[in-house]
Formats: sequence, structure tokens, C-alpha cells
Amino acid sequence: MKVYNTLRGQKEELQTLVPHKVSMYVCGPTTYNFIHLGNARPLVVFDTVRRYLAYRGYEVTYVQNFTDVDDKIINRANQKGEDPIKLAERYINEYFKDADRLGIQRADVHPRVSQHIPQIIDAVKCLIKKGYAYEVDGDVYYRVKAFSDYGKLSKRSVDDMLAGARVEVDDRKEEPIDFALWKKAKEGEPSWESPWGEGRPGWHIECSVMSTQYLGNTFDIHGGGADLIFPHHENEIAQAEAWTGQEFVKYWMHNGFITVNSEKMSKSLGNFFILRDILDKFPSDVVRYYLIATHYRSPLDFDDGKLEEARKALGRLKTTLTLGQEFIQGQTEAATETDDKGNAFLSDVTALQNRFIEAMDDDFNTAKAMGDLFEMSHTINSFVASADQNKSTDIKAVQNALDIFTQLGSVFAIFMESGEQDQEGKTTDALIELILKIRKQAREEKDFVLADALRDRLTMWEIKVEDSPEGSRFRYDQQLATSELMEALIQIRKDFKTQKAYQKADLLRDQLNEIGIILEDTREGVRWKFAD
RNA sequence: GGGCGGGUGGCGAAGAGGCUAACGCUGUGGUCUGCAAAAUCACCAUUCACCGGUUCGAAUCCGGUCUCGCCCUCCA
Repeated sequence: MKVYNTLRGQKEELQTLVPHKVSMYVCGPTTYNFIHLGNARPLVVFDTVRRYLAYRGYEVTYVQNFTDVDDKIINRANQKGEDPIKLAERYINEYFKDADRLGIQRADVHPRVSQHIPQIIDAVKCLIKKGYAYEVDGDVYYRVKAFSDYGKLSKRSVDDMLAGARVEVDDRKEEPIDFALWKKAKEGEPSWESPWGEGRPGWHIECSVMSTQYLGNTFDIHGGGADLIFPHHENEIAQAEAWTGQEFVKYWMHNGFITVNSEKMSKSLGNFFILRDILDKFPSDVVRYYLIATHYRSPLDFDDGKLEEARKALGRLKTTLTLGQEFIQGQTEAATETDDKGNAFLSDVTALQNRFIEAMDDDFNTAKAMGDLFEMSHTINSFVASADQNKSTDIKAVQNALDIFTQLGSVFAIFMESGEQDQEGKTTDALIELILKIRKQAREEKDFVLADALRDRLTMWEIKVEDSPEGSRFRYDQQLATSELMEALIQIRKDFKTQKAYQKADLLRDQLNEIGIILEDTREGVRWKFAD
């Protein structure tokens, strides 16, 4: 298995510290706002890495931090007149809501800066003692020149950086590139007691301290966005390796950016999209598919059309699932063995599974692996189309193939169940069923004008209707409002009445009653309400 | 200015020396269907920014040119 290591700029064979175990740390968000789509990319990317490693038999220990002490949090809290730690806490909770919706597995540990102050102080003390840091008037700075490997991750030289001089000049620092480990307390900021007086940690020290605390002085994988390479990750190395004297991280992984019109999506440019707004418009597995259909190190351009395309593509994979499950459904007896035809089919499926694994083993090539999944989809579809539902060996073959297909899909978490349907969802489904029932009758009566009109109306609500000899099936992705469907139904009933088909109109009213909806005819029109 | 990574069909996106340049979207035609949809089958890049070179052989390696993005400052 190969992983691209930013540290050496090449793909390397993954050799973990402990065989069959992987320890990984991913930089989490600074929680002062809802996360945006750009923040979601590393979440999904590294969640996928984690899931795949587990699929390959690794036991993964996963740590992701929260930066809950930071300038931005403080600024925002002061604006709102709120306690900074409380504000950060609030957004941590919001973060979990979004991450859960996206199907991100919780980390084994989610450490927060505010809960690791003593350990951070110890680390700073150690760095001072070893000559890697110095105190100036309540502030503590890292002495970059003391760490000879500085720049090894971001591949820049200290001399170049000093020459660059885009760094803010501060006379109290020995060198402009020295960075803060501990900041002296200012008015209105959260602060803690330390040997250098009241203050708070600098940004970079937290990750060095918390990652090594939970994963050891050396651990396997450290992930994050490419913009963290410098200075954040470079500084993490400088801090951790200086005080432990050991290699900090074996493999550094960095994801590329999401762009909008080829410009980086970022808070400072203001061209960002809040994740939950997107999740309100598109199902989370579609968003996951979109984020993973491109290799994690490549830039990824965003617009609504991309998600629409993702929805269609993913729909194709899900159709295979539906088709396959329908084929199996109701068949109690599946053979224990498959016949020659089934074996040939299954060996095709297995070959594609191996290609999937090969692709993922090559630095998590999700784009390639996704292609293999589509080919598997074709293979299964065509077998199902030609298979005999009365042959138990065929049933068995489809079952085995679907097992493989869903297992690979679960590595990407793209076959998410819609979850617990709420009351409104159930009513929605019942209403659609009702419309289909009316349509079925119309078709039996060869009233195709009505049948097509009904389908058109459903299509208008973006509900897809598919007829098959077994009956009609419907699918829809977006959350539908009951009120919209009711409008359609009321219109249908009105049409019945216009045609003087009163029996049908009355029947429809009774059927709505059964679902728990009461119609009231008034002079102005028709009103409806839920029965209690 | 320095560092890093790109430029592949109408669009998105794999491929990193040699099988027909994956896969998805879009489009076209056939099967199926009351008509559709879904499914299915077939077709859609003689060519991989450009110019040279290495090689029996290059989209893939080397040199140059053009061009785009990112980092060098808080940012995933």
C-alpha cells in the first residue's frame, strides 16, 4: 500500500510503527462559525482514508482536535459579548451536527486546546530548557534557527524566508520568523496562569502537544489541508522533534483545495459555501460522492452543477442496489452454491473488487476506484437482467455480488440509508403512493391522458416514476413538503369533479382520510389539515 | 521573486514508457415500454497546451515555451 508523503514529495510504501495498526491525527477546525464546504473536504477525505485502512484490516486510532482558543474566536466572542470558550463550545456542537450528517465517523479522541493547558505549558518549559525557545516580556517564542531541520516539510530554507521579509517585524523577537508558543494575556481574552505570567498558547503548539499525548512521540499519519503545510505543520515538526528528539510523523498527507471559478474557496475571499446549506439541498452521500470522485490531492472546482452531476452518477450506482435487492426479494431459498454461469459472473465481480483495492492501495485513488465501482454496477445489472428469479443459484450469485458491491460502497459511505424517516416523510411517501394508485387505475382503464398527466405532475416535483411489470416505483432525492403534494392532489380531485367523476373524487377523499388528512370543501376552495 | 502542483473529448476526471486513452455527465441510435422512465446494447478524443529531443515505441521520460492554480500572511 502506497501513500504520498509530503515530507519527501513522493509515494511511499506504508509501513506502520506497529503492524496492522495505524495512528493518525488530523487538524480539526477552529470553531468560531459553521463549517464550509472547504472544511468538509479533509473531513471526508480522511474519513475515507480511515474507512479504507479499516477495510484493509488495520486497527486505526484517529485523533482530531478542536482549536477552541484563538484570535478569531476571541474577536467574534467580543463582538457578541459572549464568553470565547462558550462560543467555541457552541460551534463544536454545531460541527458535530454537520459531521454526523455527512457520515463522518467520530474520532477516538477529540481533544481541545482549553483542556490541555498544563501539558502545553510543560512543553513550552521543556523547549525553553533545551534552548529552542525564549521568553520576552511574558511572550514565549520558538527559536527557529536552533532547529536545523526547519523547512524540511514545506521545502524552504530559513535564509530565503528571512530574505523574503514578508513577516511582521517585531523587535522583541530574535528573528522575524520566530513564532509564538505562548502569548501574554491581553484585556478581554481568556488566559491561564503560567511561569511567564497570565497568557494563552500560540496556535501551533496545541497540535504537537495533543497529537503526541494521544498517539505517542512518533505516529504514523498526520493529515490536513495543503494550506497548513506552512507554517502550521512545519512548526509542529519543529516543536515536537525539538522536545522529544524523535521523528514526529512518518507520513504527512495533504488534501487539495476546493475552488470556486478556479479561485480558492476561503473565508478571507468570502466565496465560501456553508456546508449545512448544501446539505439542505443535496443528500449527504451525494456530497460525499462529489468530494471523493476526484483524487484528494487535486484541486476540486465547485458549483451547483457539479453536485447535480454527482447526484445523477450516484443514482446509477444506487439503481444497481435497488435492482439487485428487488431480484433477491421474496426468494427465501438461495442455494448454497452457484452454478457455472454464476461463477463466471462472480469472478468478474471479484476481478473488479481487486481493481478497486489496487486503486485504493495506490495513494487512495478514489477516482479510479469509483470507476471500478461503475463497471461493477454494469456487470451486476446485466447479470440481473438475464438471470432467472426462479433459479436459486442465480439468487445466490446476485446475493454474493451485492455483498461485495455494498461493502465497497461502505468504504466510501455513499450508500447511506435515508435514516429514520420523520412523520412528514412518511406522509409524503403515503401521498405519492396514493397518486400512483390513482394512476394505476387510470392505466388499467386505458385513460393514458390522466396517467401521463399524473406522472408529469410528479415529475414536476422531481419525483421519478418507473413502471415495470411488477408495478410502479418512485424515487425522489429532495425533501418534499407535504403541502406541495397536497396541492397536486387537490387539483387532481378538482379535475375529477370537473369531469363529474364524483365516485373517484369521493374515493380520493376517503383515501386521504386513511392517511390522516382531512379535506374540507369550502366556498373558497379546498382546505386540508392533519387529523389529530 | 522563491517553492509546490497542474494543462487529457462538449463538460468532469483516471491513466505516468508498449493492450481498443478507464469511468461519470451530456448527446445519438437500437432493445424493452401504451408512451415514458429505469435497465440494456452500440456509437461519440488517430489524440493528451505548444515546440524540440531521448527511444524500436512517449499523453506518460528530458529540455524549452506558453498558460492556470496554490503556498511564502489567519485560512481545510
